[in-house]
Amino acid sequence: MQSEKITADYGKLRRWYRDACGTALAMDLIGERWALLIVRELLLGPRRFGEIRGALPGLSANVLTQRLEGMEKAGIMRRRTLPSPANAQVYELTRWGYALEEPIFALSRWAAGSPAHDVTLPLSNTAFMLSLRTMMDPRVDPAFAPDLGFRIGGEPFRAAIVQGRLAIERREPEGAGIVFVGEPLKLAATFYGPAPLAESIREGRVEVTGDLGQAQRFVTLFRLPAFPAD
Amino acid sequence: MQSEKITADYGKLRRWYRDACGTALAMDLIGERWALLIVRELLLGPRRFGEIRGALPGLSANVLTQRLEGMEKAGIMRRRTLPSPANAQVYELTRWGYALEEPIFALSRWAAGSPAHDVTLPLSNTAFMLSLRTMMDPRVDPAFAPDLGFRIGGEPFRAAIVQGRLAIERREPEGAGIVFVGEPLKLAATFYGPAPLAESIREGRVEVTGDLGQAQRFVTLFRLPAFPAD
DNA sequence: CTGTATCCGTGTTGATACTG
DNA sequence: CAGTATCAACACGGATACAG
Repeated sequence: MQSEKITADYGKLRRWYRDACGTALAMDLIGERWALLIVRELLLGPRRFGEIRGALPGLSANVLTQRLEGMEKAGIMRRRTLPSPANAQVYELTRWGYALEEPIFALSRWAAGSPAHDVTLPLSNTAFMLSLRTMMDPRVDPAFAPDLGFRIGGEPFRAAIVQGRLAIERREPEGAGIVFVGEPLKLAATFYGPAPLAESIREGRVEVTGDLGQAQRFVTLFRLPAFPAD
Repeated sequence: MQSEKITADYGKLRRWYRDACGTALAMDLIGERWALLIVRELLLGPRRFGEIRGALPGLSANVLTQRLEGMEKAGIMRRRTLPSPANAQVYELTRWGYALEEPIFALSRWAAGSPAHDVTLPLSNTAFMLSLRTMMDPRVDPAFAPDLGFRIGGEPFRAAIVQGRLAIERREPEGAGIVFVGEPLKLAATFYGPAPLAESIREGRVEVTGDLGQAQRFVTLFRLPAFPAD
């Protein structure tokens, strides 16, 4: 309907807080259901419609369309057509959209301390890789600079420690010094569980190639925050 | 066990993402409409039901009740009865709830860069005071330690710069070295606008008592982030 | 495959009225 | 003042149909 289209711009289709506070505006912009998870899926680079859908079971196509439209209008992301011969449409964050990484990480670290945190629930490949960047201890020895590869649920990633942070790219892990291969949930159990890496390998949660000592050292950089008693 | 109770409600109370990712859990916990703004109103200390309602026009009583119940069950806040003779019920954040300050500030700083940011919209007293903590330049000269008082929309606050951050309490400003008095929106124009403090005083946006030079210096510590070009 | 446009059942939200 | 009850409007998710 046309009246809906018109009001969709900034009018009454959605419920706005109409509050000058930044928190309220943030919730206006990315507080709708699924919005922040869609951003999360784009945080490691452009993705196609179907890739986003595949990573977010429960998100229906029409809602995804609405969110992509809304966030594009808000200046958070843009649609781009890949150059020939790919010719595919992809969605990518704007620079301002990428700046959502900090709020998302702050929220993740906070929520990971909840007693309701259930690590047996599904986890997307991107979500696992991002969790590494979120949860890595930044006080890592600067001399420890492993060359890392991952193949998570079949998707390739390449990573390195740069100034205490984990830099991640969606690229083939060929030639990396250490390569981790597995499914997101098993990998999460490996990185965030109490067992040593060797046990995870033995029980088939993860395959690791390369220097196992270095790999074990890398794994111990990750820990979930505890729920603060009160 | 508490975690069992929380996860037991998982399917019934509302729509959950059922995702192991921290971002998804965060949105499950505080992504419902109004939730984060209610937390914001509690960030400077316990408040009563009516105070929260008064600060959030548009929030209806039944939704406020639901949010308070939900966030209490989630371990984010608690109900407390003030000791006699006050005997009033107040809502206050748990320690974990107070830890939402960091995500809220990250979201605020991000959203303040939006071209849609409209500083003429309503602003609660608490929201203005928190915006000062959010937006203050942390690289302030450690030797600059003003003793600050505020009376925002009639509400008293006391503040000081402690290790580059603004510490704020809900207390009478009597005896403070510098006292700012005014309405939230006018104060925001004073702190975040381009005009010098003297002009804001002249045009009645704010009343200031105490050392005007120090007050001017304090005001220049605040600036809104710009929208990153892309 | 990549979306867009429907309808439909259901849960969430918001305004008003109401009770202790 | 501190909520509860009721009800209408809307958002969401699922299904389906359809277009490029």
